[in-house]
Amino acid sequence: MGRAPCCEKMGLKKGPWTAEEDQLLIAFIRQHGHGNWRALPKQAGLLRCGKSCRLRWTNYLRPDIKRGNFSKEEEDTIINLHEMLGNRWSAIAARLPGRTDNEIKNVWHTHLKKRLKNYQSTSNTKGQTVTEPKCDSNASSESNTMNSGFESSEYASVSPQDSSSELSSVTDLTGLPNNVVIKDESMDTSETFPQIDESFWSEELSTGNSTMQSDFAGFAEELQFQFPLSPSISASFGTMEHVNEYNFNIDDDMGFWYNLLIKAGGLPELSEI
DNA sequence: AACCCAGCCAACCGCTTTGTA
DNA sequence: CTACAAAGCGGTTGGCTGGGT
Repeated sequence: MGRAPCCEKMGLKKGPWTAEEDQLLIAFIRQHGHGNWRALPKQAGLLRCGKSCRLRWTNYLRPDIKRGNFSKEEEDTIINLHEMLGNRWSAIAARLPGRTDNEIKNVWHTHLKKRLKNYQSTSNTKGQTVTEPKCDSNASSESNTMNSGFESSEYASVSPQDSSSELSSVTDLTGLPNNVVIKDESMDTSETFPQIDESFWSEELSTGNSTMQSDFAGFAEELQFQFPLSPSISASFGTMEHVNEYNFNIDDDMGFWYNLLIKAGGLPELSEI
């Protein structure tokens, strides 16, 4: 399988983009879209490779990109999502409208990792047991395999073991309510599902923004899990189905919500199935 | 004023995944 | 099913900038 030849072609420009190049790219995409990145530079009159154009567009020129500093809320969201998803920057970026994976990655390495470290060292001095989250380059999806047998799929990187055992140390930071019980890895597989703590839902979801709620509704709809939800909360989402069957062919978003549910103690962990 | 250094971030590199003939 | 091209993605690099000496 040959790799796509890229910028090694003679005569193609590298390095920082000029304003003129930006204008050419913007004008071309506005007029023709970007169906084929490879053909685009030639058609647009740019001496760049398609890859470079795509990167410039997606990371900088796209009209829906939000520039400027990250808000506290955005930073907290990144920390939470990173706890669940690891270094899957595109998956994290998908939940932060207007932010790019590159930008989030940079912010993580330059600010948030440090902030988390500071927080943890503070916690340590208070006698709490704190573990470094998988936040450095070693935390690739390959290394995020679960340690209890569910190792072969996409789930590895969003697994509860990835995060939940460590999450307890950053509970305050992630904003999860203190009464959310992080489940132990060695939970009995025959155990019935614990009752969800209502305060978890009311704080995490019911009072969350509409996107969060609709995401959750979609999750519930697709996953079709058996879920001992209280009638009041069930009504607030409307799409809950109490089906005695799990469907684990679920994507990243599902993984996100799945982890949220695990944190609430509402689902057995994947390894238990 | 000149130099050094650390932090930041845009851009690149190369591997993986996806689409298609 | 296979081979290849194209796109996507995450890790890394290197230039710029601002603060400190």
